[in-house]
Amino acid sequence: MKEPRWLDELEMAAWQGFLEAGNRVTRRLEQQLKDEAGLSHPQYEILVHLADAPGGEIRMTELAERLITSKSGLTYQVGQLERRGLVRRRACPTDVRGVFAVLTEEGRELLRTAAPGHVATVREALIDVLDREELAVLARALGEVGRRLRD
Amino acid sequence: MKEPRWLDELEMAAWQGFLEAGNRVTRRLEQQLKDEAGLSHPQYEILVHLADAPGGEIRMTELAERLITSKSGLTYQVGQLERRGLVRRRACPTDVRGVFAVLTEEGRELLRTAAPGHVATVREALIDVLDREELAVLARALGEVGRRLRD
DNA sequence: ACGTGGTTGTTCAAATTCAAACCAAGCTGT
DNA sequence: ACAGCTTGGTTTGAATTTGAACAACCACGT
Repeated sequence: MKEPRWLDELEMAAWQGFLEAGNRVTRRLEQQLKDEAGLSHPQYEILVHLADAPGGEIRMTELAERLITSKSGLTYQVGQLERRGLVRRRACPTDVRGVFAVLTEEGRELLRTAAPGHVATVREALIDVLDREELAVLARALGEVGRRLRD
Repeated sequence: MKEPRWLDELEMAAWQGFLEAGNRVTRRLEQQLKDEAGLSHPQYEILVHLADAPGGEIRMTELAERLITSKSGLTYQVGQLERRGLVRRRACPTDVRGVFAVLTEEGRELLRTAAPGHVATVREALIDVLDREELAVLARALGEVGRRLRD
């Protein structure tokens, strides 16, 4: 067993910062969304992605990939949102197996009311803590990290 | 309802990068640890923290805080590790209520064998993707983000 | 000593997550 | 047309997570 290259002090600090920041920001967000909009973060993300998509609809598999979640997990969450009338399912015309998740008017409306508080929290927890320079590095570096892990 | 300051392009890129990188890295790590060591990431983290602590033991509540998890979640995971003989519980001499989680020799041994693969994956997924400059910014910036959310 | 309030860790129920099995439908080559 | 492989989405069961409720205990002021 070859001795690996351990992390030096800087690398360790970056790694731990990455882990802790990820955990804490996620936690903070989850709590804020639950309190103010009654949504989990995954649910909020579903609504956001649908709202951004043309027609407010995306195929299930495609949506699962964008959300970086399992297909079964998405089935469950879309079910939850459907129960609350925020999303509905629509059969795909060209592929009998296919299913679109569609944002309803109620869903769009809830998103409108939830968004300001969400953005404020994102700013408070992450964005406004950093200066422009740091934001640029984060965007570039973490963008690259994400991109590489996509395949 | 006051119009919030929405995120501009750079801020949005940083935020999305942060989310996607966090998700993907976590996912990659989870998979690697499960495959090579039969541990979940939370479990691995427990072992690491114990190994770092003097005497290889930490009080449950203290450990939960370091891991940024709920107390009940920790109770469960320590139970799992205990079943496998990687950790044991020890009563606290000065406080009857208190419980130490203690790393066993088997736990230390498993950690030794698991660590190299883990570090390699962390490098591959995150550390080695960035240059020193970026690592420094990440460490400082995300360190600050985490610190602020500690309250 | 005594009450009061805060701590400690566990238990509990409910919600969520994932991977694997599954079914139905599409696609490809013969 | 048909066999064999891939895809799309759901179902299923097991594992995990969380917050709330709980029981036992500590510390402190009176």
